[in-house]
Amino acid sequence: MELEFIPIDYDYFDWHGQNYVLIIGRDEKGKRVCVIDSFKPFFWAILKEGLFEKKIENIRRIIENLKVESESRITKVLKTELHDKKFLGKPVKAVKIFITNYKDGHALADKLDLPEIEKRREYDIPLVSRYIMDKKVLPLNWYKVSGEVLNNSEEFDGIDAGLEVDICVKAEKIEKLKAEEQHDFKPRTLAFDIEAEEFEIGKGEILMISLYGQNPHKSGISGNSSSKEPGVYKKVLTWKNCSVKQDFVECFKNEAEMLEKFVEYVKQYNTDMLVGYFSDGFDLPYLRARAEKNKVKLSLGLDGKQPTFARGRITSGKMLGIVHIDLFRFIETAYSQYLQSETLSLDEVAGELLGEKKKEFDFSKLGKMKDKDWKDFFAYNLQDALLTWKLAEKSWNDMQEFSRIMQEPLFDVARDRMAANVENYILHNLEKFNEIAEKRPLHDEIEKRRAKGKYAGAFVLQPEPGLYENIVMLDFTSMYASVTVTYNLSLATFSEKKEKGFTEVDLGEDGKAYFSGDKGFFPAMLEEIIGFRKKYKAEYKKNSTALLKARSNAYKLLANASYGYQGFFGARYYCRQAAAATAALARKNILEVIEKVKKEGYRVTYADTDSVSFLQGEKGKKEVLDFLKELNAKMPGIMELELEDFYKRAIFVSKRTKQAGAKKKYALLSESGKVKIRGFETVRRDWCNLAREVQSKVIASVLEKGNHEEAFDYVKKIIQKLKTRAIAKENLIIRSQLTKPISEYKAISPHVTAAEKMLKLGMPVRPGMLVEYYVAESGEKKKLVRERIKLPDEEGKYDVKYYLEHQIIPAVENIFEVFNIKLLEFAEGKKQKSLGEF
DNA sequence: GTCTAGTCTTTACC
DNA sequence: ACGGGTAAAGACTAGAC
Repeated sequence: MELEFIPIDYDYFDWHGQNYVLIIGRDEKGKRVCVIDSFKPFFWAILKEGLFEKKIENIRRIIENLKVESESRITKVLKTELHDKKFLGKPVKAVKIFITNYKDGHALADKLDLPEIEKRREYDIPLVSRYIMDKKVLPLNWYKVSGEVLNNSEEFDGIDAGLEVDICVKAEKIEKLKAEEQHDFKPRTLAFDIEAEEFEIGKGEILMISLYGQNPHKSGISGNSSSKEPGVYKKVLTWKNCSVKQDFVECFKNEAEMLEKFVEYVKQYNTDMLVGYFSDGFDLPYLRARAEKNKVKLSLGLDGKQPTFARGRITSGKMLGIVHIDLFRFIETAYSQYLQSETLSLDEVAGELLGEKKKEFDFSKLGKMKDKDWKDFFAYNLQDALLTWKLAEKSWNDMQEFSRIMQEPLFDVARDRMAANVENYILHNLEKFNEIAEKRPLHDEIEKRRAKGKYAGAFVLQPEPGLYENIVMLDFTSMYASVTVTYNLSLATFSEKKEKGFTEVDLGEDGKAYFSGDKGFFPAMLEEIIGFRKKYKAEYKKNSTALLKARSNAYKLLANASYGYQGFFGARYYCRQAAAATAALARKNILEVIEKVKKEGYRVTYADTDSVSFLQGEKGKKEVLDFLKELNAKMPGIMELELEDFYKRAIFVSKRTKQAGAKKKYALLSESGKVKIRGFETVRRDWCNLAREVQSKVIASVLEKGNHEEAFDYVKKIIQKLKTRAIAKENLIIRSQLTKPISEYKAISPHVTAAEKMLKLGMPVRPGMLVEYYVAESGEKKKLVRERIKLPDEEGKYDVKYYLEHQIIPAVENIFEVFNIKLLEFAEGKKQKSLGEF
């Protein structure tokens, strides 16, 4: 039997004490395929230097006789091999130890305490990752598989009979198809969303479940495929109200029946990817909890098993063969840095990425719903599934490219953070360097690393407050990554002592560090990543496909995360000195550029980390660009400075408390008339909308007119409006995130008090949510802000004085100060009327 | 009780 | 626990008077 096959989901099982990998995927006709592949797990024993051959043979014999016994199995060493490998760039002799069962790898490694063994490694690599590295059966790539079709065979105890797949093959040979033979692949994606009575998992009943999908091949789907929307699969399952007739609503006798149907429909849709939004933390665990309560088996896996929930910061719901994706988690790591949205709620993210919002529904009437309300509720629920489905469609290329580049299964890559992505990329590419992988740090090691505290980071230049004209902004492309590559900074190339051919880097308080002149595997990989990024960015320019964009972006994110990775305490290749050296050399380079810019006769206005801005002065654009070329000609290694843009005007303000200019707060007016605001309250979500809007209008006016007059008149009008209470309360709501459980706060700030109030009213309160409140007037003398706050729905008058003195004036006074309008003197009433008195 | 320096907290920039 | 450091700013808090 021979077939073409694309791996989507991976798992493994034991048979007769040995491990087999089970891959679920599709063939070229879209049939669901299971491929079973044998796999011999192994780990490494790195030997001490200078051992004689005989001694090594001796050690191998000892290793080969090792075994671990447990209740269910005996795990033995199958065989050993002696290899010349590298560990952290240095040549080593290492014994490759093949074992019968992966699960006992750690226990076996622990038993290996021979004095001749320097280190034991790679016993901590997950089996599926190990399999992918070793056999190169990469996710979401097409393969030709030949082997024996299993038909309820005794082998593997008839595992194929229990799997809901079209065909199950025991692989003999798996060969990757050539690039030109690779097919396109689109998964059958089904989005789901639930509505429940209570917020707490499993506490209330599940009222309804919505499903939305669109058949990528437009055939073979039953269900609600109407002629108006061919291939569309949309349903709302409920048991709460059966009198409302809507074509997509199906009503059941009870919650249990609804849950059973949900499972049936997921199977009926022939789902590859079951997608939710927050579904790791809410929908899926809720479904499981209610299924348990109703004694229904939530048998979503192709093996008929219920989803399992792995422990972790957030539990991840997983089942065999149907990849559960919590889109929120992927969007958080892959998209959030590009999004303007202030929260990553489905409503905001869909609004920004799709231009579509959630439907409105008033949850306060949940207890007293009429038929019309139920109808709205069903539509609301369906819309959530629809938005989730559309977001999944939009993210597919990115998820696919992440999976292909990191060479990790979709399920993992959709949840991994960037540090894990960097690490997976390294692990899957170590073989090219003949490297044995470093181990994952254990708890004690992590504590040690964290105890080291911070090292010096970026340089930020203090600007001179003022309004400037004709500004140039230059920045380094992927600065930290190119510093890492240029200076060869990594764990394997680092030395504490000066060695021949090593470069010295001054880390200031952290002393000195030295880095080898021989290229290390980490900088080498990073250079390759930067190269791929350039290549695919250029290809995208010629041929703008979503796939090329996703590919180029994935490499960009990888490159940008590499610096953070080396400084991250949980990294296998953690190297504080390499990270500190990266920051130090970045500082050195930007300071050198600043000096050169000054020497050329320009006035430098600002610099932060990898960028520098200066006044064009009398010089033309061509002169500036020629100067840039000159700077680049002398730039070390792969470092490159590029023109960010020319700007018409810029404003820098002073800090609130001191005279000095504020860093990380400025605004620019581009030549096309666009205003770019950085750091100001306008871009901070914890200021009320009125203050933000007033400030942004003042900034825009000042930048466009070049003076403060119009802006000043505008602010006077707003203050008047506020004093006469002509401003709606909605514009005065302050939002702040609850970052931890209420009990953990040392300082009780207004937003904590607001959260306490919400809790008392029975509203859902949990870490991560945005708390809303406003500051109200109170008859009594209450000094603290937190004593005066009210929830948005609470009756009350807003405190005009507070909003004037703590929101509006602070937001604009530093801007007017640039024009020598000193609001502080006004406020004291010494010279003129204060803004507050208008 | 009032003032102030320091701490806690959130959110931004790169 | 699931990149990093730098920075501004408000509100609370503790200690001095």
